[in-house]
Amino acid sequence: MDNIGSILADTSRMMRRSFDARARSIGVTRPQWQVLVTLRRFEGVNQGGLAEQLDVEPITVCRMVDRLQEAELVERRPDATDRRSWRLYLTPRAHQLLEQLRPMAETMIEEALEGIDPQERETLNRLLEQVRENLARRQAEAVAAHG
Amino acid sequence: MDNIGSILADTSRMMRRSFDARARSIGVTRPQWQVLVTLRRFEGVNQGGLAEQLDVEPITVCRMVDRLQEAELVERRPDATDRRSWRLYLTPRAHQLLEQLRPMAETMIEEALEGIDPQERETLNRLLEQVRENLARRQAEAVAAHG
DNA sequence: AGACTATTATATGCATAGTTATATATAGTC
DNA sequence: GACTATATATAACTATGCATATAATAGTCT
Repeated sequence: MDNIGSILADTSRMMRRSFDARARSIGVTRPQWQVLVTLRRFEGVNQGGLAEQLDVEPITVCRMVDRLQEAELVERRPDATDRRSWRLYLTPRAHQLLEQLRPMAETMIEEALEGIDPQERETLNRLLEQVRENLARRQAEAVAAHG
Repeated sequence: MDNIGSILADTSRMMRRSFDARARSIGVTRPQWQVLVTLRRFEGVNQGGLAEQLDVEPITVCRMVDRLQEAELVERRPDATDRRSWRLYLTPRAHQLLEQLRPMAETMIEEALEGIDPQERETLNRLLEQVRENLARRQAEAVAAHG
């Protein structure tokens, strides 16, 4: 009945909801969690670089970091060679928090994929990647044309 | 490399982006578009019912309708039997707008699924539905337990 | 080299969209 | 008629965007 666009949107929204609830139980929001996870991989990155990794606008990261700094989860340190730029670091408290969140994410994804065997998971992965690439290509073309 | 959760989130976000751009070119936002499409199916529904259809909180619909009413796309009419309730209707202008948006959605989805044959589309559909049902079941259990 | 210009990194302002918590008015029930 | 439930709305918050400002850096041209 529903088309793939609707089902994809539904499924994704429900997965976000599930993450939302789990993150909140630990005391952060899901987007904050996402920032912390990404920052763990790229500690020392500046706000623009983090924005690119997260695929949001720099201004969004700017204000996320405002709040995370306030919550003592992220630290802004001056860049030694560029006085415009901040270098971002996790606090010890953030590392501790991420340790609590990690098993939650794994459990949630396992629950979401219940009843889907490894081969089907591979297929799902491949098809979603194909869709993602199609959209990325179209977006790149649109930007090249008049962006 | 990426897990299914990330790819699903990525793909869904890119699809939202694509809808965002197309909707904006017509003069509405994607969430507003979603409201109008849903309202076309359920004209006369009240705000709570619309919220349930959209899977958002009633307060979110309340303020969406504020703006859509301001834009003369949605009309609030009093309910003859319940003075707390509003019944929601599309204006002629909204119907006209939806006619413009319909082919955009079809084109976008077709572009997103380029290179995926009908059988694979069926598979993708089925697997996403399975994930959705898994998440829905877990959510229902959580609500039953302490919601 | 110095001055002007362009680019880059961050931030402010204003808007939409979503949440939780709570208030208000109306309906329904015992 | 008092109590409870329901429909909508207000308040305060997070997250996101666009447009724009500010400050610092990089590039260019005489």
